[in-house]
Amino acid sequence: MAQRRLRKAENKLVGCYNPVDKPEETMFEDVKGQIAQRIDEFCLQNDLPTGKVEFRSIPFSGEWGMAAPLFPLAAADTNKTGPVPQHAQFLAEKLKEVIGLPAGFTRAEAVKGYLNLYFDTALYAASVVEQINSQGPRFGTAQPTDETVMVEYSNPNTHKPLHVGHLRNVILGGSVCNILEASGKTVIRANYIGDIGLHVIKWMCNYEMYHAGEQPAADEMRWMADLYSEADRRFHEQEGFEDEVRAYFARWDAGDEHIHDLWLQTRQWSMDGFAQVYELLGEHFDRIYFESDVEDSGKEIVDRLIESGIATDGRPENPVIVDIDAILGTKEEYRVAVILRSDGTSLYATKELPLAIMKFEEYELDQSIYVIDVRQSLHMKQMRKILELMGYPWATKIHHLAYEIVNLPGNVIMSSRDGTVVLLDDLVREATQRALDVVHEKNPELDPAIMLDVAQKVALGAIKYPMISRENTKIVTFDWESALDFNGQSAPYIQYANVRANSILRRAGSQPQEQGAFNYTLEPSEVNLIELLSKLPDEVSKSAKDFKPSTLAAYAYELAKAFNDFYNQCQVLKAEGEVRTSRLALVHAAKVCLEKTFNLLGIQAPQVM
RNA sequence: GCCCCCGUAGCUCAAUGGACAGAGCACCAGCCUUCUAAGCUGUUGGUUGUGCGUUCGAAUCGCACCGGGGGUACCA
Repeated sequence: MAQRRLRKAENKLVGCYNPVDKPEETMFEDVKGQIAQRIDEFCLQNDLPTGKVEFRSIPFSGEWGMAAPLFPLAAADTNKTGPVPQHAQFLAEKLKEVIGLPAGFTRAEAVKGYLNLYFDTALYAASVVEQINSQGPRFGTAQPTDETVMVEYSNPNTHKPLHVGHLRNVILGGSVCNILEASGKTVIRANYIGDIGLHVIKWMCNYEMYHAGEQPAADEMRWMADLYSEADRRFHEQEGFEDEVRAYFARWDAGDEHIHDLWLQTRQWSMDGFAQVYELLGEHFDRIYFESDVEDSGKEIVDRLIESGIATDGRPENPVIVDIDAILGTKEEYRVAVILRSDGTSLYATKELPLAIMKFEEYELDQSIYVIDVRQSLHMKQMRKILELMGYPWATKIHHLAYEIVNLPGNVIMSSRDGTVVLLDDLVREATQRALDVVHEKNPELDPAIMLDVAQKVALGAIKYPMISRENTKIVTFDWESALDFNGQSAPYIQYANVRANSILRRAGSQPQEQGAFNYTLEPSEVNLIELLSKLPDEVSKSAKDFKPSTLAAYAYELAKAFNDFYNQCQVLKAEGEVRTSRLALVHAAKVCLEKTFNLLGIQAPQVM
């Protein structure tokens, strides 16, 4: 029995150990096992339950180590005499004696109910840096698993512009994909394009009536956007235009060949515009689904749902619905899902069903993630439940990754209808110009082509960072001033740290061949930096677990801050001997980690600024 | 009415139930004969919306309330 309990406790400590991921655990794994064993022995001898002691890291103190809070053990001790905190302290002191000082540790202390064991600084530092430098860009990437996930994101409507309000979805989705990949999963990036509906008909009707034969300008997106808002304005303001659109819709429904051809042509113009944006943002997709592809199969599914009694057909007066609450006996939880209009035309929900099925038929998915606006939460919940009611066992693998919208100051929501949108193009152009001015001022001798490249990377990073550095469920308020502020907690700050690291390495000549031994008294800023570097794999898995790039974005900033601090405190090139070697290796490791986080966040790192 | 999200420094936001709640912006004062000052250092700033509860320990978990936003049968 004691043996079994012992093994269980050991597993708790070292069970999740992964040699590629975690340098600190690689080094101290054996020792940790030994310590755990001694703690368990102590517990058994003193009639205390095992498995109550877990290790965490000690809050920054300039030294590394692991800490064991002894409160849970103290609380569980039936023989305790005083209050828990005092008893925890008592136990910590006892354990300190029992454990002694294992190899690789330099100091042990019992303080405030915690048992703290400090690592040998040089050994720890050298190990972290060596592992990062030997693994390079692979550092922070977990071992491949056999899990496959699909992430559906972006989902733009054709014939409409992609604007800043749509940006968060793309940036968030793309970054989540990168992070999931780094956590060992196979990721399929899917994009579901809204290529049919009233907005398309409106656009085409307006085009035929007022712009027949015109070709898009080089800037397809803007051209399409301008025509869209024109069509929308006519629809609401111009006498008779709505009737024209209705008539046009009827012709489309009847299968008018000319309209169909025009639709294919104009849809392509939109797709070309999207492609430009995706290229600019560094996004790509593995699978494109068109809404038009699932319209017919959606209606078939509705028929099946009616036949099987899940759906109620209220036509012609009422729509086809699934009263989920009535079926499940729940009350106002799932409400009523409308899956087909009373006139038999399809809704968003109609097409959502076959799309979900298609995904799982095409791929063996362990998870199907939808990056969609939080306002569609109920809708997503309904879809999932309907698929479950239809008997699809994979329905539970659907996950709605909800995010909050981007609005304008004063809680104004961007709308392509009343011109409150900020076009992506305008934002990028403005930001690039702003960045270019700064580069010009800071680094005037740079080659103009490089200057422009740098400005673009800085501008895009600055735009993307606010979108991923906030928690998914928090509203991002867009305003020009903060979007174009390149100082402080922003992507350019992080990029700048990386440029500084690069600058040191460049001046040092070749890449550091030797790994430092860190056999000198480290500055606090060095210790802090190394500490953060070692945390990267943990941050990646944390961020992947919750689908939260914001975790990693915060980490990137911390890292840059730590590097800037180090940069100011510690000479590298002018240092000598062991110090120089070690610091050079550290700078290289820092650059590896900074670039890795950039990579995962979808931000590009210029080599000069 | 019911459901979901948010509420932390003047503003924008952080903080696997763990040691003293931290950054940025703004304000003020310093630091470029030293690897890029898009940087660094220092000062100021808090009843974590309110009240109960769970816990050795709560910004974090539970319940109630207050305030803001969103959703709630033929938009997406």
